[in-house]
Amino acid sequence: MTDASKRRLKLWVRLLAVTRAAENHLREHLRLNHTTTLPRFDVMAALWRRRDGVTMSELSRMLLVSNGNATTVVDRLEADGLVARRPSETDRRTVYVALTDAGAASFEGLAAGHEAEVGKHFAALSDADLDTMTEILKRMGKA
Amino acid sequence: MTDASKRRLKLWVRLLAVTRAAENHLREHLRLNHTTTLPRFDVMAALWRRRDGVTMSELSRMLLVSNGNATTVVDRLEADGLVARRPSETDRRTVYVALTDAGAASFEGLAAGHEAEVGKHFAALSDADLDTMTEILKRMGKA
DNA sequence: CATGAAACTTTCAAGCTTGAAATTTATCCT
DNA sequence: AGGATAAATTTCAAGCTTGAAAGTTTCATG
Repeated sequence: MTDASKRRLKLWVRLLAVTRAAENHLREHLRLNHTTTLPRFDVMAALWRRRDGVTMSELSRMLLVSNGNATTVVDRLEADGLVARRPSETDRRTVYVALTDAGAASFEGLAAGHEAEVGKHFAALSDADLDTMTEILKRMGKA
Repeated sequence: MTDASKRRLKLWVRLLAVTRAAENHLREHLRLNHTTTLPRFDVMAALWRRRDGVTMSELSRMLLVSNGNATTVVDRLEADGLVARRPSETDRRTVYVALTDAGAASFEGLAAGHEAEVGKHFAALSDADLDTMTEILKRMGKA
């Protein structure tokens, strides 16, 4: 294997470690302070960005998870009254899902704390680091 | 919330997206070409780096997963003859786990392809990007 | 040395996740 | 129009993951 390939592998291992550590940190915060989980938060955050609702397929593409996964997380959130499904009027295959008022209120109660925890976890990064990372991640994202 | 906090949040969202995309890519490769999974690969990779074996606790710390998780993945790998547990001789609480010969052979068959897929996924990164990212991730890792 | 605190692993229930199969509906093409 | 093809969602089994609890063993310290 080439040296370049080995360096990419090392970078990947490090990237995974940083991401896992941050996820563990954020999961802990949600559990202790809000009695909820990361997957539930992720779904609610996606629906917060698209307040009019998204189809189940859009949702799973946004989160990069399988359709089946989106179904079950939405099932549980729906049972708790935080999101609601609504059938499309033009295409009877598709289903829209959106935050309920209760769901929006609940997310508002979560968002600031979550943002603060992210800030805390990545406090070591300077403004310049943020720019650099963002630029590089954009390029990675196209892969 | 401050602007700096918002920028960190955006960076985190992007970091998560890149990591998830790469994981999906690598999972797909392992599934189609090797009939195995990412968690199994991760455990085997950790044991490959520490050929003499590690304790269950060390393993879960290396992978940033819970003890219970390490136990069940190791259970399955052990059932397949790829890893073996060995009780410590000096501390009867601790258990060492290591790759078997079959496990080492199996990992050797996986490693090159995995490295190649990582290289492929992150092909857009220049050498300079690799240096920069690595340096920044190091700083992130300390959080 | 006794005994309480800490460390190591496993077990368990609940939730998460995937990938494949099944169902239903829409679209495309002669 | 009719029939294949494709798209959207759900269901299901299997595996993954967490966090708490339980069972051992070791350590500290009184």
